[in-house]
Amino acid sequence: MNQDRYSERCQEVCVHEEVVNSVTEEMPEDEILYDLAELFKIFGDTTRIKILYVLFESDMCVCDIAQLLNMGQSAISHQLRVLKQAQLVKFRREGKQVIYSLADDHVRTIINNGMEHIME
Amino acid sequence: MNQDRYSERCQEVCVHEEVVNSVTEEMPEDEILYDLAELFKIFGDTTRIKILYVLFESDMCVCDIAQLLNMGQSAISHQLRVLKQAQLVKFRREGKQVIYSLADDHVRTIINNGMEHIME
DNA sequence: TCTTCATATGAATAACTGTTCATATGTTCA
DNA sequence: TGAACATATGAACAGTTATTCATATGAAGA
Repeated sequence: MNQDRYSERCQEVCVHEEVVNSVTEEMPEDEILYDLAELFKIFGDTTRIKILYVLFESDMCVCDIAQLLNMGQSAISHQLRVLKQAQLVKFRREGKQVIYSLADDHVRTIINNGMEHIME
Repeated sequence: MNQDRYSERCQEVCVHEEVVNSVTEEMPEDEILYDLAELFKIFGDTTRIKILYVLFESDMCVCDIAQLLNMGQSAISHQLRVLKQAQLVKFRREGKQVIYSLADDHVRTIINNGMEHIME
């Protein structure tokens, strides 16, 4: 990953050194860019997007989500865990059921922005 | 995929039928949700996020991007193709080089929103 | 036209991811 | 406490994806 790839690089004719240097300075930390990709990765799955969309409308138990999406309970539960770990959803227990809901409004914002791009 | 999973569903005690029905009506088309996930999937990779971030700062040729990210030219080229197909970047030819740039400002908006969520 | 260089592309491989199946956990109610 | 039910979890499998290697394409200059 961190090996020097000098041999693969193009000649100095191509490399605009000043530009490369100044852009390098402006780049956020690798770790931040990694986290950012991880976040978007979570939105990058149809099932998870659907779950989030469902939760836009109403808090809901695992079972209802599974029925609504016509998928197995286990699949939904696994994905809810992913969403939970990313702090995109939260949950509360109500008797035997676990009710999930959106963690905050960033989720809405992010999804709506994506929607705009698609709809243009 | 579309098989009936009735047997896996929970009892009527759990299924809040009115809620499920009303949410179902509000859901966007499957195809739209699919496209949305596809869009986010593209942002869900560190290399592509880095490329986009680089292009925030300056239009740049493939070779410069590769050097900046310390990666092989081929890897960058492959990812640029993905970004191009998603209409997130565009390109122009300048002599032997191909200069890439951001396609529009939605890219910035989407990434910035993601950044906000991470930074909170 | 021939060479050089920047980029693109196809195939192969390794790593990752989502769903399913089987089963465990934890709550409610009799 | 035991039965019934909603949810969680681990392992396995199938499908997907990013990178690399080798090579092709296409532009520029001699």
